[in-house]
Amino acid sequence: MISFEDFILQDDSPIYLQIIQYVKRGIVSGAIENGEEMISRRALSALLGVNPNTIQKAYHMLEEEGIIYSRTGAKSCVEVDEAMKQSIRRTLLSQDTRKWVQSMQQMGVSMEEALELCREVWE
Amino acid sequence: MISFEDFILQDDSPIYLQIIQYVKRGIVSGAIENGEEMISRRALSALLGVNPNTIQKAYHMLEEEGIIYSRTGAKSCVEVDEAMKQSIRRTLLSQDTRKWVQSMQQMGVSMEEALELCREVWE
DNA sequence: AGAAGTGTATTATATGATTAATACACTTTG
DNA sequence: CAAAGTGTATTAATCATATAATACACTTCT
Repeated sequence: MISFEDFILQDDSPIYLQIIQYVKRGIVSGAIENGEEMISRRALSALLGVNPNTIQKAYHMLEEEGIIYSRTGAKSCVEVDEAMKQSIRRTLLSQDTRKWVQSMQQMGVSMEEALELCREVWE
Repeated sequence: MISFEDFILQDDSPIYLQIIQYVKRGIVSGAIENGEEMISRRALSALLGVNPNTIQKAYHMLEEEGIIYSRTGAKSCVEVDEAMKQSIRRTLLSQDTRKWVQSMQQMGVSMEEALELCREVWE
């Protein structure tokens, strides 16, 4: 079951988006596998100290995207084939990297300097 | 005068934060220099198609951070010494890079792969 | 079968971001 | 000097986010 153990609320972006992002990144890394059970909405709500409706919003959107599957009364399950997984991976890697590169370029940082920064922070 | 020529509204983050970010990055890159005049709140409002109050919020926060200086009736001016410039630079470089690296690590991307991605996107 | 857990839905409230419409005091410009 | 431009302030309305309190139908487990 997906435990959200290493999930951290920190961003200033909406909580429901952070939850969606966490699941997607987990799928890309392989930490979250097809068929796996999601932690229940109420349990995650209690774990994160967040309103159940906020969790529901995140889960609902994940279902709309075809990433999880829900039926009344039972726990929701992850449902991603290899194509979906690769699609998410391509999208996230591209989006995040473009954003960072754009930031660096706008600050006049050279590519070499950016690469060095990356190595320093990687740890 | 700071013209906001290459400013683009795209993020889903608050507009006033995007404006602050634009100015800070401009200062770091050297595109925006000490003493330079800001475009007026009303003019920028018209240029971006955004409410004057939103611009005022951004400018007001920039003033609170000690980055610009305003007096009633006259245009606001950039007021940053070398120490402030370096401080902003350190903060932004570190924040942005940490965020990106964390994203890559959560997706299980290796450092070499991340560096290669950076090179590809850099163009 | 019965209890506990789970997905789903509804209504209400609060806060932040944004827009809208003015108003006033001050500076710059013609 | 007068007009235009500029910073600042106020009040009201809308929308997204998040919280709160319930309620109901279904599944799982004992």
